[in-house]
Amino acid sequence: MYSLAEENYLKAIYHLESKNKGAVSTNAIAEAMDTKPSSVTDMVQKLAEKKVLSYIKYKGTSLTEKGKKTAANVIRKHRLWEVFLVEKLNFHWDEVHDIAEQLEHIHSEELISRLDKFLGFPDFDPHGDPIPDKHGNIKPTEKKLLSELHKNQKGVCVGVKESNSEFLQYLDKKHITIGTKISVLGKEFFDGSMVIQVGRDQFFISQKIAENLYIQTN
Amino acid sequence: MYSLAEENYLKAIYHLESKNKGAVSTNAIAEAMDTKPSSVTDMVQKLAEKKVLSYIKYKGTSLTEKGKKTAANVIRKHRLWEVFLVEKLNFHWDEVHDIAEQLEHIHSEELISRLDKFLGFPDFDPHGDPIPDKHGNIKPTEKKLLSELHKNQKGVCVGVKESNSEFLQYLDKKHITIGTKISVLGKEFFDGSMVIQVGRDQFFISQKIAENLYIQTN
DNA sequence: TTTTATTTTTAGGGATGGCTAAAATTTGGT
DNA sequence: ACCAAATTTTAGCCATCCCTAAAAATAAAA
Repeated sequence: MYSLAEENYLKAIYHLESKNKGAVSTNAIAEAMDTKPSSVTDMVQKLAEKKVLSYIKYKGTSLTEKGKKTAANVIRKHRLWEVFLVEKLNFHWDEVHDIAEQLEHIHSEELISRLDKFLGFPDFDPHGDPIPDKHGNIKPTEKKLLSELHKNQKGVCVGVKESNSEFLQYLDKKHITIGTKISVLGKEFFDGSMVIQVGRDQFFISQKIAENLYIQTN
Repeated sequence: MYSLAEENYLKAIYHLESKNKGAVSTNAIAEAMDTKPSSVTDMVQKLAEKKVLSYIKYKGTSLTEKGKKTAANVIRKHRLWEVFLVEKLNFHWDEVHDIAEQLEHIHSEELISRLDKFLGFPDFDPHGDPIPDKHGNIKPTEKKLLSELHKNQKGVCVGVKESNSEFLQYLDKKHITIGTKISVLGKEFFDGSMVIQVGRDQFFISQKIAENLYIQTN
């Protein structure tokens, strides 16, 4: 059983490691956790003793398999609770983070298992981030067409399939460019149309548009 | 904002005070919290400074209005979460206490307000205990007929209305006597019949039985 | 390569919330 | 009223998790 502080460190290190690939620096952890580097050193040494990460003085840390699994489990809980807050309690997707930040530390395997079922075993949280399974595995994601995304999935625009000027002008008008983050808020099975979120704006797009945008879902 | 430890102390003192009426002793708190009297003294002095309880050395403590309201709010959260766990996640009513003990400390007024609505503004938790409203008030309860209880309400048998021997023999067979705790698990509006819990047993009773048992719901 | 800047660790300490042991106070029996 | 027993408080200490200040190691620049 890990303390609240330990879980938060593991989570932060997990995120940093998956973003930058490679050992994570003490300063990077301190910044992410909004704390001081000296505090990080203390905690990292403690966590190394618990075998959830490997730590070499002055060289940074990286999670062990045990640490990754523990961190992924906290993230799983966070994202499942976010789905609950949005889908069941009708919170807006940008209001739920602080509450989920608390709920993610509730200790009960059974609770999460039942919550998962209650929510219909969702694959993505309301921000479009993937929900790890109970073993800490995240479905691998790669470049795909926007039209292939599910509801609640999100990604970054990495290209277009056909690039005629009308299409590019349309993208321009909607402020979609390479690097733009797009979330699928809703999807109509009947015609493949979607409601998407781009920055602060939410709007409807047809299947034709969705089939011509490449998205990196990672 | 109160810490986890502070909230637990307030809750324990609230329960002790409502059971025994009058100032609560240090030892009683220590026993309820499974801690040492010296630790209780420390915390009680801290809470007295925060004006949530009044404390006189060697004489015990009692909650101020502020303290009562804070404690009732924690209890409200605990009981609402219990309803969620039983009604939505299909936990059994005797499995939910430890999880609710954690969930009760999540800080978000908005969350509880929405949870309350999501659950249909329940008046009682799955153990039959009343759920305080957002101002910390609990509906006053008194002696009533078992037939007047709602689903999930509970109470202690304090008497019978008609006492013919067949009825008393029936009660005996079902192990119902003065002081027996009875919970209403289900109620049929059509004929007023109920499913009740008595100790470890759950069984069906007719409206006629329910109309002849006095229950103290407090 | 040597100096300077940055990063990281160590040392020492503070707040919270718990503990044991000993002292103080109250309660109860005679 | 007095002594013994029980209760309660105080004093001093421990673990967790954070901090500042100073020292050590590494990285960058001249």
